[in-house]
Amino acid sequence: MTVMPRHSWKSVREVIHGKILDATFGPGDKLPKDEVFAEELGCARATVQRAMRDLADSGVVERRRKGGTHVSSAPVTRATLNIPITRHEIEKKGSVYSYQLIGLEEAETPYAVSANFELPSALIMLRVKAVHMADGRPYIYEDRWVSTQTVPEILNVDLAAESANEWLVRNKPYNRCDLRFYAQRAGAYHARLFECDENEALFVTERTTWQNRAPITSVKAVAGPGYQLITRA
Amino acid sequence: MTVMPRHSWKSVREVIHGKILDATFGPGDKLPKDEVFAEELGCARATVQRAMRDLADSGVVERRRKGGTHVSSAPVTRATLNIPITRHEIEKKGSVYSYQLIGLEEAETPYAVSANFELPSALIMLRVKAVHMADGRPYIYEDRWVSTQTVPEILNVDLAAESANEWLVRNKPYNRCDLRFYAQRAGAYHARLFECDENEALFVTERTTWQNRAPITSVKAVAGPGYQLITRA
DNA sequence: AACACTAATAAGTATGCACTTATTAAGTCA
DNA sequence: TGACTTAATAAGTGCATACTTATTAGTGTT
Repeated sequence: MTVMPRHSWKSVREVIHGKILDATFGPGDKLPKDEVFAEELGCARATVQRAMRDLADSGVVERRRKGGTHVSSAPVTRATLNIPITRHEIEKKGSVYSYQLIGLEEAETPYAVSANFELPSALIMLRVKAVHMADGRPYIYEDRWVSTQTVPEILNVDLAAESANEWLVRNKPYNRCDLRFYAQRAGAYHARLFECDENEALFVTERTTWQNRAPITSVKAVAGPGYQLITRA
Repeated sequence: MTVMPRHSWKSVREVIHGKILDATFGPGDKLPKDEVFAEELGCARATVQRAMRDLADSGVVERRRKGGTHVSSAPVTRATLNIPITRHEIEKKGSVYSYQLIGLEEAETPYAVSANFELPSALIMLRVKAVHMADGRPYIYEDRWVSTQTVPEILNVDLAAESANEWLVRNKPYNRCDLRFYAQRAGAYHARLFECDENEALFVTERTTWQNRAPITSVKAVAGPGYQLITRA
């Protein structure tokens, strides 16, 4: 079958992906080299390269120099998570966002936080506890540690008016970000905050960021009952 | 300051990213056009384009034709999740993997499953319940629905010997995948399975896949106590 | 002032070419 | 036989160039 003169790396990608979806090439199989596809489809090798890179990025194929291109034999589900600023998340749902500062102190980082930062020992950092609310009801509780060494300016910010999250986003871009998700029993404190049962299961996100090697912030964000994290790939 | 004759799109990316990290350009600012960077750094425009695309992909900048390139004003945390096959996840930890089929039946999809598939009405599908075990202890419980319309071959597979997960991965590649994460109270059933308290909070992953428009499978995977999903970006 | 048309613009794409790099396979020597 | 060197290979990169496309800004018309 002669393939119609398709151009554009996207259509090339679809042609190749199609041959994988219809089992022309199965998991582990070696694909023809880029040059061959280029000739077959009547396009430049660079165009095939572009398409192949995209397939490799999404985990459909694996490429190795000299080794060639293979259909992934153990395809991992690869999804891109987009975690917006909490205010935007709430406003996008059509709810009114508000923010309440709960606690502010300088203290020594507990072991778990130092571990998140990969620090060998504890440091004095700024601890900020706050609640993000949707339509006046608690939506996410956050317990944040900010490095006053890396971000000394944070001490001059009025964190009752603006969330540390938003200030940092605007003023301290990060380089590296670790994420951790898990489930946690509500317990007495969160039960009272979210007005739920103590045994309710809550969704927790921990996010730790650096600029180069310097720790910026580590947040534990506890979402209210029913929270779901969703991706559409 | 004259930038040393750097080439390679990666170094170009680092130079530009550096100017964002050191606040030469702040959130919302417009960056010079690719051509300017190309001249300034002594490389081709295509190289700048490559670097810029990478920065755009990771959410650092936003690009629009004619509009130019801007530093993201509301940078979302963008992370890539890699969800491996459960067996690989367990073996990578150095544990011994085993698998136990618990239930197998054809039944009508409940509302939640039809909704995951975005189907207007219920369908008869194959329901497979199973446990993945690490060192003989339950690790993940999965409740899976497989479309016998899209994947009729599944009916001839010995699902006691091989997990539906692995068979599907090898035999039915997917096009689209929706993911959903949340926390759930263990309840009596899971408590007995995982030998934990009924009120333990468990981490749940729901994954639904299609090939083109045709539904393939929808799984609800309940992880044992202490499970964490981690990304390092 | 509101609307549509047009021109300018900057990113995006496609291509040919030359060169680089990682990796594997073959060949050579101890 | 095994360890080392060398050559072949296929993906990856960089560049010059030409062309396409989405979008904005300006122009003019009603």
